[in-house]
Amino acid sequence: MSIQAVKGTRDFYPELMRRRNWIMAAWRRVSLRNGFEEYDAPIFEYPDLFTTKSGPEIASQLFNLVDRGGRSLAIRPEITPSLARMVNAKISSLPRPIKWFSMPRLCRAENTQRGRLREFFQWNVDVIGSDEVIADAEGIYTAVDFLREVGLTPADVTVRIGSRALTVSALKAAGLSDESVQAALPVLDKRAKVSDEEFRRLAVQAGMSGPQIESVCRFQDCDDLGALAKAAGGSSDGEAAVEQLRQLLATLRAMGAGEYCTLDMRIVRGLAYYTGVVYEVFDAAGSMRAVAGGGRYDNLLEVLGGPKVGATGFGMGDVVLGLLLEEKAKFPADVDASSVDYYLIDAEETCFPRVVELVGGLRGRGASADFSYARRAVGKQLKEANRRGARFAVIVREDGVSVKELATGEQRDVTAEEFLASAEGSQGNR
RNA sequence: GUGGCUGUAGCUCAAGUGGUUAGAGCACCUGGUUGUGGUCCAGGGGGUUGUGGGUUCGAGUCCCAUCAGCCACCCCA
Repeated sequence: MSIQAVKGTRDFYPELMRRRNWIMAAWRRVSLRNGFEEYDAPIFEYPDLFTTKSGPEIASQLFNLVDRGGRSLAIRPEITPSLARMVNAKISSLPRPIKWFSMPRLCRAENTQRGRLREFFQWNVDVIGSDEVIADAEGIYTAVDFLREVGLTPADVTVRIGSRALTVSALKAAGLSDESVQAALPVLDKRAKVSDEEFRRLAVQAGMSGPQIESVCRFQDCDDLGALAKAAGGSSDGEAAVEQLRQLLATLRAMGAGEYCTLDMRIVRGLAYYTGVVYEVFDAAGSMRAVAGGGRYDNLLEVLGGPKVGATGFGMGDVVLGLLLEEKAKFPADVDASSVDYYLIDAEETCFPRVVELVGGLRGRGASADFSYARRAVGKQLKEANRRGARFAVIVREDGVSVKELATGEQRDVTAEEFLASAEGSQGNR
């Protein structure tokens, strides 16, 4: 083969596709039962939509194209701006809170690494139009609900919850100016990801003094709400942020998600537009990239030309999640095997027309049915049935059929009419 | 975008310091065990050694470029 797949992309052969479908089915199932409605947006947008939200440096990570009219377009690297655009366009007629989810295919022209590709899927869950902590709680709960759904336990993953608002209060209490605060936030986000020396170097570069660094580190290492309020300097903003976290954690405990969640002020998130509660989901070993991340972004809709409306949500990519599920062996065993309800076998070549007829009948009833294209010995056809992952092999004779359950070897003889009347699909696709 | 490591059949790997038609297991296909499967046996297809140049009498083995993967930076929507 002379042309290979593009850097950072995946070919979804049936085996991999089954895993993708399994993940996405769980995303959708969990979203719906948490009261979220599905939406989608175009796969390309005008580049301004993305650069307005996240700044011009994002442009270097965009896949750009030019249409025949000379318009420059960009393939979406995220869906939140599209969501904001869609919601802004109908903001006055949409009942609030707006609880929407999506599972978009996204592209980013980044360098690839383990857990990081150029094309991937990302589950996005957002609540728009509420300033209440309950909205943040629902986002986090939905993420936890999914983790539990796919068999990941608190021993496997942790939701680390921080607060931008509280962190800002702590920085101000330490005496940082408004500009320094903005410069310091991304540095604090790095604290858990770089060495101590490197962190201090960056912090000084961001304009922090030695005592300020000490003070902020003490704040970040604190995991007690009462102590945090003190560490944040006792300002009214700080008190309010602490109270929000208190409510959030209480709500999560009440909903039954408490065991997955832990307070962690080292979670700051890199992006500038987060305003309140922020959180990331990590594997317990901490050896991977974040599985999911999100938080409150109350200014985004306004930045994109809409009213000031509170919003909160998270994104979960399929790549790191897939690695984690693989590592923890959480994919079900049958995700590896293709399967079919019935595999039809002709006992004699002259029975083949009846095989085709029955296959049609079964498929018409919503059962999945397959058969061999080659006319060959029953033994060979059974071998094919086995390989195909059939639940039942159906040997078709002139005078009736033998229905054999492959797992048990049990076999019973019935007429073709009886068989067809009792046949049922396991897929429930009818 | 920068730097390092790697690149042999679909997969996992072999092929002493360059030397004859690049091998094996698994997978796949065919046949047999004379018409009921998962075992076993036999046979078969499949590689211009990621790609393109170069050095050499001769390169999978050396050199350069390029592409891809992995790792570290950057970034992490």
